[in-house]
Amino acid sequence: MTEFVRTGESKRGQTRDNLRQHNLSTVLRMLHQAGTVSRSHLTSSTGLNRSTISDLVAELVQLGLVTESEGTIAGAIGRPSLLVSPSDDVVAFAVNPEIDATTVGLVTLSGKILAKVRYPTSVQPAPQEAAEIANKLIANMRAGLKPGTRIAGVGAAVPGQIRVADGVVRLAPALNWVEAPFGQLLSQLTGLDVHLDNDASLGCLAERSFGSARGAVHVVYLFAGSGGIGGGVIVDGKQLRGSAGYAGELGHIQVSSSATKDFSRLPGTLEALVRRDDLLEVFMLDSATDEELDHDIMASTDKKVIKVLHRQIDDLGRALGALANIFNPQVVVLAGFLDSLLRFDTERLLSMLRASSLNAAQESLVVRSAELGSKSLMVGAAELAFGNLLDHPSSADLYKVPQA
Amino acid sequence: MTEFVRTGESKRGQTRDNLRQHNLSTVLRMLHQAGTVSRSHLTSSTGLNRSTISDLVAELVQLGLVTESEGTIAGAIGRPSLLVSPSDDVVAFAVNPEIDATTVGLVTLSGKILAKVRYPTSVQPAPQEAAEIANKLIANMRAGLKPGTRIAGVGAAVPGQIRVADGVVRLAPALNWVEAPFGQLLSQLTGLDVHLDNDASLGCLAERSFGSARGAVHVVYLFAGSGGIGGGVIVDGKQLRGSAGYAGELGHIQVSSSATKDFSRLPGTLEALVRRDDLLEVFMLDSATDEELDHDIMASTDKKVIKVLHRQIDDLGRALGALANIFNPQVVVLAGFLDSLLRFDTERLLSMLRASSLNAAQESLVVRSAELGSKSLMVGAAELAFGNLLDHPSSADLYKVPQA
DNA sequence: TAGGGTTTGTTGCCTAACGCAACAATAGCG
DNA sequence: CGCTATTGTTGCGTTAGGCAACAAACCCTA
Repeated sequence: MTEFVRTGESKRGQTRDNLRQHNLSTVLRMLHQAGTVSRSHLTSSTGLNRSTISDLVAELVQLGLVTESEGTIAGAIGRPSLLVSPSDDVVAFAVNPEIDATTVGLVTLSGKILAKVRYPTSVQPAPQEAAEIANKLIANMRAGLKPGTRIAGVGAAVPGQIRVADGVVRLAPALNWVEAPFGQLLSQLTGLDVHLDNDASLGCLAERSFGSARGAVHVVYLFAGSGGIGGGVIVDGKQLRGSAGYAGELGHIQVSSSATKDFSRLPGTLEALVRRDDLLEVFMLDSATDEELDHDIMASTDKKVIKVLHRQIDDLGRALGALANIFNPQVVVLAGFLDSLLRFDTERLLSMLRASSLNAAQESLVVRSAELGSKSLMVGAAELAFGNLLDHPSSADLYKVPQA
Repeated sequence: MTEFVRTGESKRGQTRDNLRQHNLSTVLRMLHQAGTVSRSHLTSSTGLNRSTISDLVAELVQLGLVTESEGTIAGAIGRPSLLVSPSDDVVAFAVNPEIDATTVGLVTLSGKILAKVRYPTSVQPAPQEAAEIANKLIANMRAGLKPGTRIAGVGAAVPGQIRVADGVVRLAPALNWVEAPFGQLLSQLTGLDVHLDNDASLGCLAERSFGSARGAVHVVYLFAGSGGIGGGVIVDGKQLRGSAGYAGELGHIQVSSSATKDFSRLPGTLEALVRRDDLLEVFMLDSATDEELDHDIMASTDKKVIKVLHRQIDDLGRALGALANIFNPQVVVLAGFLDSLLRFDTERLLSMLRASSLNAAQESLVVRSAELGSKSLMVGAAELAFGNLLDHPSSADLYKVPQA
């Protein structure tokens, strides 16, 4: 009988160092997600002592991760509390290789996107090409950073299955990548720490930190684009990754017993039934941006079109019902054109969800549109890059931009 | 826009008390799961200092939760290390109400079942009746406990959907219970802390701590009995419960596009396709114990029987494939007659699993038979009852059996 | 404009918990 | 029987969080 080895840290004991790191991390995460927070709010929400918060913030200031200011909140009684903000001099790069372009973004610790450049390619870029494009765009942005700026690393959102441990793209159909060591390539070119994850998982992270699932602890996220349907899940506040990082493939769940066409090798899956291409077809379009498609959907009156929309809504509702049974989430977030389906006929979607899930599991369940739109992947990828810093504020070593 | 409130402790800061509790908990959990462990092994596996372990163990001894002994491990060089064992004077009661009986067990902190009594009922017991039966059986066992024994509480494994926060059985079709405050009833009768959870979830916990998923961090568990199919999931070492505790309803996932009969209101679900009753039917049996059914399955040669078995195996394989995509677990554990299906044609099940999941997700996936059999629910329910003690060893107050 | 009430920041001290190092204890081995 | 290796014990040091007293800075009211 094989024994299972725990993943991650096998040493389970906590030392005082861990305690300090945990508290620094807690404070930094709050600032990261909320932007600016008063010191008094930090004390009350952490439950720690005033003097301890003072000490923790001082250390974070010392580390150059946060700044303190004396901004006043009007109308408050008593001595005004100092405001603490994440430093805008701490940044990360976000990378998103796609079928027709590679995009790079520059994101601050507070989640602000300072720059975003999309580099179109005529064909699917090979891993090496995409890494070189990304490196070039990153280099350009790095040249513009002021000396002293610290770089946490690079996060990449890739449409495919990622082995997160070493940043290998196992399979990315949209890019036609197989077993591509994209993380290693990009790390060698940039000299920075590089982390990879599935695009939808990162979209989920972004919505949790800054979007419509802000602060939620149990989240199911579904994103649909031209490449199919991707999913992300947050369980107990943490990303569901599974044993190697492949968890969250929600596009392949079985939905319907009445399989229409067999696009994937698995008939009746969500991805095979709720397809962007099918909608483009009924609208007689060759291609469309998400905005155009959304506009067409919301303005639909043609009966044939509505019939297709209804079928997709029903299938989506069934999938959401199944996911509610499995995860019992607080909130389901829909992104891409799934959001258009939700807004086209919310009641229909919800009633199908209700019909296909257990009563208890749907009780305080909220279904929401994604808020972040096109910012989602940049923010999510940066979230990944900031992960180590947020977990270990005092021991993470960041790259510092030297004097010119 | 509503803000989501974190469940559980809202204070996220860690104090030194938490640190101590965490370390006590870590040590106690190791002992709980492994039985007897040497102090030197504790130091190496926790990463803590010898003197710290000494201190922690001393506190646990002081609390009466563990004992130290000088048993020698032969052949070891150097000074022999002291052995630490969980105390057998710390116990919990396990309760399992079923359609035709209510069972109560007495379980020690080390997972040993000291007693188990099954009380048959002619009809489904009402919640009040079941609570009274359980209380009576518990009272009998309590009378036999030697003075000084400490009782951690009562854990109940219920076949249905449970709101874990207050121990209300929302819906238990097999028992015909709806919105039954079983936890409250049992707590009032026994005067002990009572915790409830879904039976399959607890079976999963048991297999993780003491069975074929021992030590695993990502587990999917499926159990099938006469009442249908139940599921349990462990994510990152912790039970998947979702926002209210209803997560893990895996019996309702969609499996087949060729729905045969519509038993539940949702055609094509795992529960509707992989049915114990269908097997009894082909064996022309009215009822059978799990052992009898298993024997019949393994001895099957009739073509018609094998056809049914194959169909059920295929459907089960598809379900496992879907679950592998969603959770990317290290191990899948099958219990009840699902285990018989696995052993009847392992290769068929595995190849169907492979065909219906992504390559990456199935890579180091192991499918195993459950080990604990009928002990599973008793141990799992006790696990639930010990939960608070294991999490907070020094602040949990246990009931102490008084002098006669 | 002054003073009371309220909240927050600061500072010095206390305490709890873990690490460390030296020493003692106990096994196997030649 | 002595050597080596490992472990338990003990006293001390360090560190991080709590506490309490005081100062600072705001609001409000007279």
